[in-house]
Amino acid sequence: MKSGKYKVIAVVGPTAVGKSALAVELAKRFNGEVISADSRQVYQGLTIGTGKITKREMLGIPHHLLDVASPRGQYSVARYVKEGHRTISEIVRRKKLPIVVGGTGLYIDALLGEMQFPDVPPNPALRKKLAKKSTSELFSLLKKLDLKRAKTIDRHNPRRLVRAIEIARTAKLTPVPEQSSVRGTARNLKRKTDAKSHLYKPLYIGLVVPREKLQKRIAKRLVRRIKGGMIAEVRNLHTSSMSWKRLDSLGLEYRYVAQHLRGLISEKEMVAKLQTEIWHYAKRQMTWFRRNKKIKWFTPKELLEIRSEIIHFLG
RNA sequence: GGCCACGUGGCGAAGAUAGCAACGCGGCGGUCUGCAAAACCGCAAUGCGGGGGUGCAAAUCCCCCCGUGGCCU
Repeated sequence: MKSGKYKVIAVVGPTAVGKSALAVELAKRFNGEVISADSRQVYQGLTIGTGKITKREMLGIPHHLLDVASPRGQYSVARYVKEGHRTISEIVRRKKLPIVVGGTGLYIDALLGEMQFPDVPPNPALRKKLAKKSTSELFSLLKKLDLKRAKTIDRHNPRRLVRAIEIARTAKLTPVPEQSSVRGTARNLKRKTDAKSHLYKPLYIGLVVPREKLQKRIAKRLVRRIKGGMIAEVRNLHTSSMSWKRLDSLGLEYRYVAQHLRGLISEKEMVAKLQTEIWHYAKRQMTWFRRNKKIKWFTPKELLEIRSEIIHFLG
């Protein structure tokens, strides 16, 4: 098959809705393999805190892109896309159905061609230097380098500013022909996106449950994780040379359990904080997914509807 | 019973010398060009315990009442 519009199922939705279980279910039914799309589950050793699916729960279905990186290094969307493409083509070669499942909307969109990034790798030295600057300093620096980008960027967000400067600087250093210019205007990006999106033909299945219910699920899951040894997991990570700073940057359970271990908050405060933070996270996820109009939404109970949607999709 | 302190949006908490009621949390919405469980932005808020008084003007000053906390007999 030359151009190959590989059919791919994507299961999306907020944390704790039951995506993993559904994915396994669908994989069994449709002869599929699962590709995780989770920016934290890619790391080895982040297991209980990330709610990584267990061997048992996999029910024999192969799962990919879990535990593929050391938590001491920094993973990235770019790397995810690369590994994701490779994984999908392997699955297709095995005549199986690729099922992408996860809550990291950015990873999913990037992998399935909804968005595309300029080919500028991170520059740690530059980032370290820029980290010392204030937000407004970063913004005026960007204005000098790339006025166009400066006009659309969120000028308060240091992380974005640093990356934009990184891109603009590289573009300056290695001038490229206008067409393939890396300082992507919205138009440039759009064009690339269109080209990429022909790689796959995705069917987006979105999972939702009512607010209250999701909050309850989050609370219950949190208790389960604590009983399951989450605190010890974080303690061990720190003892085996993961800095508090690094744990903090991983967010949620790793951030707040670490704060508890450092004695900054009590266990009670930790649980309360996590509950609201995880809820906030779930809301952010929904905000992200809402933008993708291709997603067809279901509740976890509507398994039959989901199946027939897929049957129809697979033709 | 007496004395003192306090009573500001759902919660916490600023508001010397009276002049459009900060801020934090929570709530809701949103952004997204290689850290995305991250980083960032916006919105709303039946709110100055109640009643009088003095001021052009009172959350801010005076009086009374109610409530809460503390101390005293």
